[in-house]
Amino acid sequence: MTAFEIYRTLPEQIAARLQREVLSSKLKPGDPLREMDLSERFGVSRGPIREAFRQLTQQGLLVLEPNKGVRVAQNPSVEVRPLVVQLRRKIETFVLDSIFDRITDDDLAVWDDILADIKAACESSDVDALTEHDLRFHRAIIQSHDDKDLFTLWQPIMMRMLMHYNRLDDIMESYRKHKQILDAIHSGQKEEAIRALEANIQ
Amino acid sequence: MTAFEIYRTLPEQIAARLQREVLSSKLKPGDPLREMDLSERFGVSRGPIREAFRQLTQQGLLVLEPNKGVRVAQNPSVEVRPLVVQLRRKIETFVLDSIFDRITDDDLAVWDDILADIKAACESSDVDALTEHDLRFHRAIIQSHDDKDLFTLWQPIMMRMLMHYNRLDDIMESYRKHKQILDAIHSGQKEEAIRALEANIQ
DNA sequence: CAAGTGTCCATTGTTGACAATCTGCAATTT
DNA sequence: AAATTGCAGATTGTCAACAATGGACACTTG
Repeated sequence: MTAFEIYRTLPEQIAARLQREVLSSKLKPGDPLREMDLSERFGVSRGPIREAFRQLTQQGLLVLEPNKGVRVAQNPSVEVRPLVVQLRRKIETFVLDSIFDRITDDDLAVWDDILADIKAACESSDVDALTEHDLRFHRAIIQSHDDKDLFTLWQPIMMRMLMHYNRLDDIMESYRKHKQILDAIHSGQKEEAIRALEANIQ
Repeated sequence: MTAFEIYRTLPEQIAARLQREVLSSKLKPGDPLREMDLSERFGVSRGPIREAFRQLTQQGLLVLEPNKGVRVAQNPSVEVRPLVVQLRRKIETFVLDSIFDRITDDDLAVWDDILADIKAACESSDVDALTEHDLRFHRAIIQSHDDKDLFTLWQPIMMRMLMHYNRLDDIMESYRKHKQILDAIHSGQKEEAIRALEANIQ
């Protein structure tokens, strides 16, 4: 493993690496992942690899078949896609509405920082970086809710959406939409913030 | 392991047993589960136990803390409970609406059988059996959709609801409500079936 | 006495060896 | 030739031993 020791456990580090590769389509739907390949690549035994697989399966990025190993999950079908969008909207707007009056300056500072990263990614047309910081942005909001269990409900839904994040006509639009959310929060406009958040999720 | 060999793998059998104990409140929120205790109890090594923990964590019944093991998850807070209800309604009504015109006689036969089990559980006031067959009923509907991925999205939400299934004033009401759903489906009344399904989820 | 430090023990994390299972292909049978 | 069986290799499943971690408690230290 290299220098990025932000994650505590070995499996978390491995899962984070693999998550990036799935979300950046370096690993494509249907691709099989072999335990031994990865254990050699990361220099660990198969145990931590299996644990990483478990985490990614929970997120919905991998699919496990007994005695056959894991594969990268298929993109959600066009039929269920609108449902996924609605579910994510419902959770995120619920959270924003719920925490709005308790948002601290520290929260906003963090979110502003992430927005800056989103801006930088948009300006350099770095789609992978945009995906990563988009995820960070919304995760930060979800995790600011007291009920940490909400995150585990939200995560697999979010992942379903990020997996088909290919189509992006105007990449700067992502920055603008996130900025609208934070602007509304900064000025205390709850309804406007929720409206902007809903508009961002599609 | 005893005679119930319906599940293919060892971890699945163990996970099914533990799932029952959590849903029947034999294991209570916050209770720790020790790998070695269970490996002795089931006569296997810790490997399959860990895999069972992974599955139950994915379902939201257990919570994993690194280096500290797993505990039975807390019930959803009163604040998020309405959200969970809405999410489950959205998914299940989506599925029912989506599959309605493709429901086969075989599907209905299975659902009728489960309804009979629900009736029996209600008549004998067996709350644990009711929980089990309630879960079977709704799972059968979800899994009749082509997109099998919907199930993995729905399952953790359903589990959150089943975990605080204690309060049940009139136990026969559960049977009646499920019967209304199937009656409407039998007579081809889509809107009525969806309405009955929504009324059942609360 | 309060705060910090060290040690021990219970528990999880990791590893490598071995067993069980699946897949593809070749040999056999009809 | 088509279907079936048997085998071999690849892959996952299981196990037991060992390492690392965290919590509790006694001990020191100011």
